[in-house]
Amino acid sequence: MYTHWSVYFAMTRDSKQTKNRILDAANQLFYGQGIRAVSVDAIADKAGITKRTLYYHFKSKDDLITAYLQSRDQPNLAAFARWFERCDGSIEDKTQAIFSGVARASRRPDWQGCGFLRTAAELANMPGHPAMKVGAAHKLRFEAWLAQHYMAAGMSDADALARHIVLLMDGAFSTMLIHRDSAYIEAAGVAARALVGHKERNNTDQPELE
Amino acid sequence: MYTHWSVYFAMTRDSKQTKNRILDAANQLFYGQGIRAVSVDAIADKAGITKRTLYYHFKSKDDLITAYLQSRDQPNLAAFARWFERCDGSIEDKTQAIFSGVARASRRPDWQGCGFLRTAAELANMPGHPAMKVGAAHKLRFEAWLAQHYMAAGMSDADALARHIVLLMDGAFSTMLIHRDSAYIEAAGVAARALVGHKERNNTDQPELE
DNA sequence: GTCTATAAGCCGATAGAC
DNA sequence: GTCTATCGGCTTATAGAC
Repeated sequence: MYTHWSVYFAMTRDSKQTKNRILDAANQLFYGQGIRAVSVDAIADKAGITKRTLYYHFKSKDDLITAYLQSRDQPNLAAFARWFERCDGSIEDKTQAIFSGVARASRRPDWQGCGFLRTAAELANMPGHPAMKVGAAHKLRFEAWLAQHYMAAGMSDADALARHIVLLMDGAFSTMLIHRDSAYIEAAGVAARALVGHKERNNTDQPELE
Repeated sequence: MYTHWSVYFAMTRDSKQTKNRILDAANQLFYGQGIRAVSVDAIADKAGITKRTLYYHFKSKDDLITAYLQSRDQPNLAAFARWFERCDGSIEDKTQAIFSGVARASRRPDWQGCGFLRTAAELANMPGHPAMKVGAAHKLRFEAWLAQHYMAAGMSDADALARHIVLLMDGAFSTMLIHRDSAYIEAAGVAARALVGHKERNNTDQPELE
């Protein structure tokens, strides 16, 4: 009995560690080079295991791609939330702060844009791919999170505004990738601030001050 | 002499036709499936020639990718200009009309987003790739074309405004690809209209009327 | 759960004939 | 300028031993 438990526990713990090592390797390689440029062999090598073990934990490369995006959902949303909340200012300031946070991150040498958007670009002809659904769900969560904050700030059209901000953010990710100039991300932040301010002015009855 | 000219002319004409057939095939396949998902064999097959002939006309796959994007530069800009000019209305209307044009195009079943952005996503870890430079130049031309029109309309900050519109357009391309819902492109058009109108109101001394 | 070994085929690119 | 044929290497995925 005791040995059974012990062995079982050791096995599941090791299994989890191995699975996480594979996922870590997939993260670095898929994000760094793109999903089609990276082979299953390369991921197994980086994880320090054999391909056979990888296929024990993930039933296919597509399955691994999906798990890779799934693992990025919460960390990415948390980063947005952190930049938003750490800025103490108006709702315009907080919105712009998210863009400044992305701009700062984009200057790191290993930054390669948004993994969700880049994967969607590679899987464009497979709209039903499970990884595509994970990506869409992630972007929807970001949009809903923004809408909730604009709603809480008492703004009308919070849903429409949130969607506009998401469009600017995804534009910032894409445009930065092609120009490699973080000024584009800061410009998107300025545009986002203008859109939020525009709504806010429509809402309150204050005169235009600029 | 006569035969020399005749043979030379026939050869160059055939060569041009072959090269165009290869480029047409590359366009359809690269745009439809992505540059890494498409093999040189597949392009040669679709063009109805052998791989050896393809390599006579293009020195490498990277060369062919670059030529593919180069061939999309003018047609894409022409489509934007057409949508802009065919709309007779205010500068806000004309700006929004570009987004409506893209939204309409996006509903075609073979639409797969912006080839420049998708290629940039696939080549993210090769910023110096010649195709990347072609993509950046294309996006800059679009931005400059917009700025010129906003300038002509007598708007201050025409350059900044043009950049904001490009960011919304690239966001529309990317977001549509992940959600497959053209409402996102129309929403980007609404945001673009708001940004243009905002600048315009700052420019003239008219009161806010909405 | 992890290993070695291999299937079966596709990849970009090239050699040499005509 | 276009062909047939092929190089060496890499691709996803699986068989069977321990």
